[in-house]
Amino acid sequence: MSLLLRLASPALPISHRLLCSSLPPTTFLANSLLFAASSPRCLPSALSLYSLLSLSSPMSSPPLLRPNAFTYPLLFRAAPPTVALALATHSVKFLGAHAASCDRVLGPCCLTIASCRRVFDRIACPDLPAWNALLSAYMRCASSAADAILELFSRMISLGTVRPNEITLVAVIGACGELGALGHGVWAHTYLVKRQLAINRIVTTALVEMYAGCGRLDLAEHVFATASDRDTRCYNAMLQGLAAHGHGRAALDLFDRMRGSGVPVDGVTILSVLCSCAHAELVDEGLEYFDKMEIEFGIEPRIEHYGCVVDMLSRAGRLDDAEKLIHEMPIVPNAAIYRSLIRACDIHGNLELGERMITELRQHDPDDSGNHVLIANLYARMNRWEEAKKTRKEMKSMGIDKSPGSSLLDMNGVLHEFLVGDKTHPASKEIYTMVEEIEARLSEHGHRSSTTSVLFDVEEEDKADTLTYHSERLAIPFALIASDPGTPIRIIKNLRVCADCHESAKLVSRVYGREIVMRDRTRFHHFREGECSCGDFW
DNA sequence: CTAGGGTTAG
Repeated sequence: MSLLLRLASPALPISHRLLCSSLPPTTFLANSLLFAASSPRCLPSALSLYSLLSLSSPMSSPPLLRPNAFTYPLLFRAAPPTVALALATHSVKFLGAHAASCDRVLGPCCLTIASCRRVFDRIACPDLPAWNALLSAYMRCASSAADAILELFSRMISLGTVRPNEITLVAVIGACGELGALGHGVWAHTYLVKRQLAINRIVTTALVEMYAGCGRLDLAEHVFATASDRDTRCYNAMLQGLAAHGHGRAALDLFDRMRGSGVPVDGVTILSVLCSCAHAELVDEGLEYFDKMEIEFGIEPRIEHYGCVVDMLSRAGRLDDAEKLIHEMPIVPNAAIYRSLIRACDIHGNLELGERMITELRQHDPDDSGNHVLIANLYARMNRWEEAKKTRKEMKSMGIDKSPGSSLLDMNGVLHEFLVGDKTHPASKEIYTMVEEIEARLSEHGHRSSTTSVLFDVEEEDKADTLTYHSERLAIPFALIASDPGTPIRIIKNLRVCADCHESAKLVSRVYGREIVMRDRTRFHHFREGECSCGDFW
């Protein structure tokens, strides 16, 4: 059939009708038609076919036709650059995370962000929508593309051919939030106000997310409180911000106000509420919302909701309840659920349960580097050194590598990046001198580095050294040297903070009288006067 | 005279 259609290009309207009438139509069939239509003269036909594809999915249920990895290359054959760019951004939207693997299969013709960029670069004088389409495509990119967005934006400004609007700024603000680049974010906010660009609820959401992501929950709340109108996603962003900062009570209050305001509650809302409860140890409240979410809000619990509740129970030490939920839940548990329970088994010292969960996790996700570290740490905790060593060897032989830890430091709008054991910073020498001074002063206050959390990240002989050189142990000294006394230190980490660095940051905040705001992979830590806002519960 | 935009646990 498909071959027939390829031959049928002169009779395109007929085959088009065939697609509409054939039961059931398939994407494969539609792609075959597109192939016929995608010679340059047939762009209108190709586009109408595409709209048929994209309109019938994924909103309609059941989705009949969904563009797939083969749809877009066919369209590109016919499209001029500006149309191709719009289509390319569509392809990123539809194919999402799959785009990267598609590019490998299909060759460098389209689909990934790289192909959007190639299409964009073919446009001689990009107009505003073209810039916006490209920036938005970067924003949706699975792999972090925040610096690319900021770089493109600064090129756009310096070229001066088009003026950014609020849609452009949404992409820029999103990038600032991801990087934790408070300085740039404030600049973008000021730009919006100065140019009198519309601050609608989409912009509001972006600003709330950016400020929360940069550790300025106060500014996020201010933007949220002064916004003229808010929808579900505005509320969700604010709730998520409160959750990440451990403000569980405030999140529950906001949730109550949301219900009072008539703005609809969705699955993401409930997820944020559950996450708030998990981070603030509000277990009873969390369980109550979880139990009634279906009856009271009409939202069926999904895997994320179960994951959040398992995490909440596990952190709180109710390991048996967490295990019970895993066994009773009507959905197949995923690797993340086992991981949060295993991490809790390590913390709460339930090694027997932890080992059982390791068996489950191994079946689910044998390749993930995080799993191996988790497993090795648990074995180390059990003093089962042979198994721990074996796990580490397995990692090596499988070529699995941990992603290197990094810390970003925002100082007066300038970003400084530090990696583990980094020696590339211009002020490296001063930093390492400071590292030693801090160690000395902390040990006067009774701090002694424990090596448990890094045991299996490094070879035995480097253990004590590497501890000192975790990326935040370089960023903090640099901030102490280079920023004004009394100003808060803001750090964005790519991984979770280890117990020892957490302890050390608490002491630095007291000994040096500095507030430290640290965003880690999962949440925020506000260190002040020797205490952390997470209450050592993370 | 449009295009182009926001939330999601571990």
